[in-house]
Amino acid sequence: MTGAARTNTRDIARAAVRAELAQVAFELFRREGFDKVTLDDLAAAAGVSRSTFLRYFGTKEDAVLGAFDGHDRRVADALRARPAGEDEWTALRRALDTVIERYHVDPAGSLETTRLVRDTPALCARHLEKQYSWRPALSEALAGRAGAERPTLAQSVRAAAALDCLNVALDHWLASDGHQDLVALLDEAFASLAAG
Amino acid sequence: MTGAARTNTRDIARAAVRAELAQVAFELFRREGFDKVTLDDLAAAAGVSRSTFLRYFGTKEDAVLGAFDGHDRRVADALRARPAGEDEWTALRRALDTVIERYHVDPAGSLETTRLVRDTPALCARHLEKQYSWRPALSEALAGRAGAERPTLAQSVRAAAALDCLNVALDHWLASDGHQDLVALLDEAFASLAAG
DNA sequence: TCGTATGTGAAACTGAGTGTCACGCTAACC
DNA sequence: GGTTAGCGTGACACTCAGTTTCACATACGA
Repeated sequence: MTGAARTNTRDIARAAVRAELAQVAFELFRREGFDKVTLDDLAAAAGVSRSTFLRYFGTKEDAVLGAFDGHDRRVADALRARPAGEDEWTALRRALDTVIERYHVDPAGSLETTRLVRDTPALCARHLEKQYSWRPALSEALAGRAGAERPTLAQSVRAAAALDCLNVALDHWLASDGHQDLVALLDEAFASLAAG
Repeated sequence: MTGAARTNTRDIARAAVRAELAQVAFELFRREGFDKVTLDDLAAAAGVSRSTFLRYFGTKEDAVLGAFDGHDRRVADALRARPAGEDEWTALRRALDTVIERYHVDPAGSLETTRLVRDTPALCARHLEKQYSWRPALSEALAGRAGAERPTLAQSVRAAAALDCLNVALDHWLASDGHQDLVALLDEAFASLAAG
């Protein structure tokens, strides 16, 4: 088991370095603007080589958006954990609490990150792309709940719409500088599409 | 008025060249794969310089996605043209007929383009980004219909959801190799979110 | 006929991302 | 204890997208 344990400590160390690099990058991006900062700047600021930086984050955008990795799995798991009788729209709404949690834990940091992403076209696009890749996992989780193999068209639509609700709610939350209640906004968004 | 007329003929010529370049690019992309083809390849194939190619299309992706330019304005206009009493969800559904039209006019070409876009991550991402930028226009058109200045949260959500319906319907249409009826798929998608 | 607009080509430049190789450290093995 | 294998890192060269600049050429208006 020493092998496994060793690997584990290495992974923990890697995660720590990754978090550190992300932190440094975020500060720099906020101060100078995402586009003004080059990979060389990031590497220099973090005290590593460009190569190393790119090994931790495949792209510049991922230094910011890496925080969202795994959200799809978490939400899909939450979805599967919902009671079987619950209608899909409600189950989706509840599953998104998993994501919202992050905004409760660190509202200020989340606000800044969200603002940086929305204000930077490149980041916004990448985030969109990443979120788009969540949809299959969500639709399939819905299908699984229903005991089906493949998601129906309706399930795919609902999964996509749920993510839109999240985005629109976040937009409004951001526009209010975090003053409005994100949960209330998300509830309102979900209510505006009265899906079965 | 000669000045205006001259400008007009120039614009027409430009549009023709643009269409020609797009055609050449599309063939090359389909044959070799989007990522294998460089800007130099495109320029050489089209018989122009790299500079010129990039003057017609700001990016490589736009050589394919430029066809979708202006869709937001067209759909928003269609939305505003719907009867005032019509509920928003129905109006959105009808406004999307503007987009669907293209798929009726040239089903085979549309199928190939759609497939190329879906199969190429870079194109898919760009398309997503472009479509995302349509949302404000759609929400504002909804707001305008309601006599309001700014769109409500519900209107933003509906606009986004409508585009998702389009995307999901297109996905299923593509998966069926164009055999299923796109209009029926879109209707089904809209029906699965029974919004007011 | 003489500018002047505009479209094009050539070329240099920046910056992101990839691939390769060599070095150094640490941990297992003899 | 010395050796070796594996892994993280840095250095470097490379490809390619996209920007910018400049020169030329053509065509149109004064």
